[in-house]
Amino acid sequence: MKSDSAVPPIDPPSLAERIRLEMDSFTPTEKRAAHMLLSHYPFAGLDTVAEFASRAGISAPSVLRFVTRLGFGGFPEFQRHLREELEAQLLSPLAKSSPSDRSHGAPALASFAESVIGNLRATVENIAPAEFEAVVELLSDQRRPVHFTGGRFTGALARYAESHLRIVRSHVDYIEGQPALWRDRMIEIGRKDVIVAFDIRRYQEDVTALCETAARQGATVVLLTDPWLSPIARVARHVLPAHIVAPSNWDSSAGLLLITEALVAAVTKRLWETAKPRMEAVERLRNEKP
Amino acid sequence: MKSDSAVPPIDPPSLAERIRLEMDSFTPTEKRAAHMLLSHYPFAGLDTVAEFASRAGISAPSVLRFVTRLGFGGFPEFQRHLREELEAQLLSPLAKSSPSDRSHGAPALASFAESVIGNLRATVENIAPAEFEAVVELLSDQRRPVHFTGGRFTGALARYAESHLRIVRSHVDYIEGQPALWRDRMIEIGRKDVIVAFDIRRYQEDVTALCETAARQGATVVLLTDPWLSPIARVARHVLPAHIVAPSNWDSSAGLLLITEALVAAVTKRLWETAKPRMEAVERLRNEKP
DNA sequence: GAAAAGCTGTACCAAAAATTTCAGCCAAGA
DNA sequence: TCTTGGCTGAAATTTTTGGTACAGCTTTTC
Repeated sequence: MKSDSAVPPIDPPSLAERIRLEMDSFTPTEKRAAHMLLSHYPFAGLDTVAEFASRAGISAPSVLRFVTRLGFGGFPEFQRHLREELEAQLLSPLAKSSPSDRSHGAPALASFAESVIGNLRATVENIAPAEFEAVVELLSDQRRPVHFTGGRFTGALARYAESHLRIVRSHVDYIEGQPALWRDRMIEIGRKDVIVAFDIRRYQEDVTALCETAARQGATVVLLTDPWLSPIARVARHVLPAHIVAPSNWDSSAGLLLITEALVAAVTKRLWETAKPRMEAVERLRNEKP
Repeated sequence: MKSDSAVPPIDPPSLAERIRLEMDSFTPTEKRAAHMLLSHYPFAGLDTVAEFASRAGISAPSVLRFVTRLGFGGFPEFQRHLREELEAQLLSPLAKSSPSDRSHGAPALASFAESVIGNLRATVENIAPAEFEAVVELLSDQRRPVHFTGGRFTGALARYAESHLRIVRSHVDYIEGQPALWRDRMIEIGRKDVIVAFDIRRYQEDVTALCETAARQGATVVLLTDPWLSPIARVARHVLPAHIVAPSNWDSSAGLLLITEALVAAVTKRLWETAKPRMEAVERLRNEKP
């Protein structure tokens, strides 16, 4: 769950713009500073005061007076502003696109979808191939029991993963997050076991406790989380982070689902020799029921 | 004009790329630093060491060791590299997100993701805005109890929807698909009730039966399904189809999740006046627990 | 199961950065 | 020409930051 209501919708006037407007009211050295900054905006401002001063051919104090004049409390504050402006500008192509550009499709749905797609792309970018492969390898080892778990929202994803993987291979189950429900199961968890935990912000203490306990007993922990990393990361062997920010009061789990499905697909492929007969057998059993 | 041989063809091996490749050779805390940096690349690295360390949840010395390990002489040198890389990238808009750049990330993951993204786009295209809006309207009516249900795989999505919506409003629950579990609950289902069913191919008879029974008693049925439409569509008031084909032995539910999250977001927004205090109350209750 | 190797954080120190002080300088006005 | 007001930069000062040594702990190895 994220914080409350609206986000600032208006584009704040860029600092560069303001500088151009106030240019004539500057003193000569201030103008040199301003031109220097504008000519390599905003990178010229990201160095140190001394560097900035020397490039502009003026003294450090003059640079300080310049940024003070612009209304900043000091040079670090000025730099922070530049960074934030730059970051916002760089990320905007995703966020800004299509508030109302597609005429069909529900507008709310369409813009939400664009945002989610951005998350998926970012998620893929930030996952190390080796990490992903290692997890596939781990889940493909049929001698190692696999246990899925998750928090109040992400628990559903853990269930989703479990419901697929349990058909592909054996020794797959789902563990409820509440300590009362897993405490006694822990005696069975050991070095061979693999815990796959889903946990995103508003990290849940009980899930963390479960993983810590399991890790202490030698289990291998795999964590699917957000970019800020659940505390479980401390005990996790492998971490797969997904971007989750969406134009909603809630976080989006689409990235986690993507990773989950990709993992399941990869494991299924790797275990195909044994998975195929298994899946056929499951199908047969289901049809026998009536 | 000649061919493109004159253009600098070499992709400067971005630092991010190097980090992804070496990821598995990192120590646990180094991995946290790496993930932190990659998730907000490169802005996360432009702050001070202390800031970086605290955001990554590690100590300052670990950050220093991390950048040393990457081959930099010190933190300032590391920052300078980031700035230069950023500047270079920003000055050549074409270099941004080139196709060759996309190819890294886990290959299996990347191609899977592209496929899923295609599904999401197609899903949005094929949903009638009016239908989506009507469902939002329906779920926002607090006088109407809402029941979620789904099949063996999609049940997890129904649970996911339920876990969110139950915080936004009251009278929300989840019904298990097995007839034995819902038969007796059916006497309570009537004209005011709303059933939201998730069902994709290999359509499940029990879920269909549940919806038919509910519909017969006057309930309004909303169906999230695949483009081939579950038989439930015959009794459903509203149908929201999602594309599900993925390069896997399994279908992808990402489109269904997208619709689900968009619905939850829209309903939360519409009910914000009453949802906000509710969400705060839930949060308070959770924190009281210890 | 004990010893060794390696990893991580606390506490501390050194370095460098930002900021302030102050004296000189230049231009405008008497 | 002298004075005044405000810029400007060298140097001193203060604050912040990056870097290091060391001790505790975990993991690995024999």
